[in-house]
Amino acid sequence: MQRTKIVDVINSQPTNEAVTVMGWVKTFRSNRFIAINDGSCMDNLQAVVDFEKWDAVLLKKIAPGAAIAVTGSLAASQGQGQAVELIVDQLEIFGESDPSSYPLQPKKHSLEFLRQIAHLRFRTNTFSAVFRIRHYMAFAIHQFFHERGFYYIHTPVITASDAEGAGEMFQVTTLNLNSIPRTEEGNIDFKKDFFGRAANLTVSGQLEAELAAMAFSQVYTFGPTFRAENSNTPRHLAEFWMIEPEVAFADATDNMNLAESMLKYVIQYVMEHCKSELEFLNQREQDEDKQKPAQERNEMGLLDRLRFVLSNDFERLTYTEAIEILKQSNPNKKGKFQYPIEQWGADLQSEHERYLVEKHFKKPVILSNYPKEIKAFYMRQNDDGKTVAAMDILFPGIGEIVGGSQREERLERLQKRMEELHIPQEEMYWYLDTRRFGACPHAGFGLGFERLILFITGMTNIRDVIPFPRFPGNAEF
RNA sequence: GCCUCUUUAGCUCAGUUGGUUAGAGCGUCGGACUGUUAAUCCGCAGGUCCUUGGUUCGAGCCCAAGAAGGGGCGCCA
Repeated sequence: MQRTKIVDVINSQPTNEAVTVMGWVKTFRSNRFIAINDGSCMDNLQAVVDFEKWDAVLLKKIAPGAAIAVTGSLAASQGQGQAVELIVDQLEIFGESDPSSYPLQPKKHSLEFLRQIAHLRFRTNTFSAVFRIRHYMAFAIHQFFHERGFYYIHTPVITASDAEGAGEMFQVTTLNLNSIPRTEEGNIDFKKDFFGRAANLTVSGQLEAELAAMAFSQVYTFGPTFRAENSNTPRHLAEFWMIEPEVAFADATDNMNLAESMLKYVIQYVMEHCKSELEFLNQREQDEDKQKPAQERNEMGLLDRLRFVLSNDFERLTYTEAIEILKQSNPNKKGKFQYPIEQWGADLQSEHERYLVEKHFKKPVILSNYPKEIKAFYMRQNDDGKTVAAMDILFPGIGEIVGGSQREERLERLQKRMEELHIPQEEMYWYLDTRRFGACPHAGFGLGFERLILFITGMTNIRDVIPFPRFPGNAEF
């Protein structure tokens, strides 16, 4: 079918040549003006029908949500809201949309309501903007790595390794759950299962990415990740997308530099390519803020926040320095923290991270060199014997957006740590082999894609930045 | 998983100390108007007050249990 996309029509000069546009009706005003959107941009095309020349029964079918095609000449608009409009000569209704049962009315809807009709919410301005930005962000990430000579590695979605230690896993099985085969001891007989052993959905592609990095030097993964945690927050999903670069011949500082430049690259890219989407979301947030008490409003608007992050270095400090700041902080002294900071070694709670990012530094913060007790087995042990070369990047309003580390490349140290944490080494022989054959300093991190979308779009619930969110008790659509 | 708030028309919400027939805006439907910008104006319709049980002469309102949704916390990206 031959059609011109609205994004191409809306910015062209009035040619008075015939064009055909296909899309979905947003509104039909005054029985004359059809606002049509085809998802190619924020803007609607205004199509003008002379209602006296058209059958009233046909015009009645131009209702919000209907799919239509209009053909006509492109003219300079007489109205104020748009430069050009299409004067309709031909009109075709592909699919009607009954106004009394179509849930999207030309009015403001709550995000909670739209979440329940996620199959239709793509058609709203807000979600149209969010998911177009999501696309550009994914594209920007690939471009960032490609430009720097990274290779995109597809790590497995199904894994038999349960030693990754990143959280509860979803089991993958073809066994008949109504009659599970048992061993003589009465345990489940996974030998009869599809893979001949217990299998799960991946919680991270990192370990496999490390294997690839030991050949290609620089690799990254970008794929779905699954966590069976019973997490009920606006920042967690059971199925989310994660970007995990892994770099050979790199240390903790290289790791931070890579993460910071990548985040800035993506923000910069979206600001360049999604101007109207960001302007819309910026305005939307401003309107929302007007309804809120002054205390809950954003100190800076969305666009200002993005510009601010681009033009400032992330604050880098060690865990130990952070503990000192928190110890001396007013909320700690006045007992305002639910979990008071008393001594070195405590895990930071989100109230502490929020204080550092939102109150103390007021910008993204990179925390490094955490106590080894609160971090994963594969992180490189520092010379002090107490800390590991971990780093977390914390963003205002969202918290942890990146978690990474320089990896422990020294075989003996790694094995000792695995022993201490009761991680089965036989199963992980392939991971340990990289430390046996040509081990080198290397580092990497995991970036939560949806959390970055939250920051860039100003949305506040992670369920609104993935098309079909998966979370405890919900796998609808 | 823990804490907390919410649930009233299609949507967003109001509903007084427990008292007759539960309201508004927007939307739908009908009509008017016709260069509008979530068009405007007039009118009609639309309710399992989340569910179940209880207290009471009487419950949208009080009590208990449950369900769904939001927010906070934990786990983390």
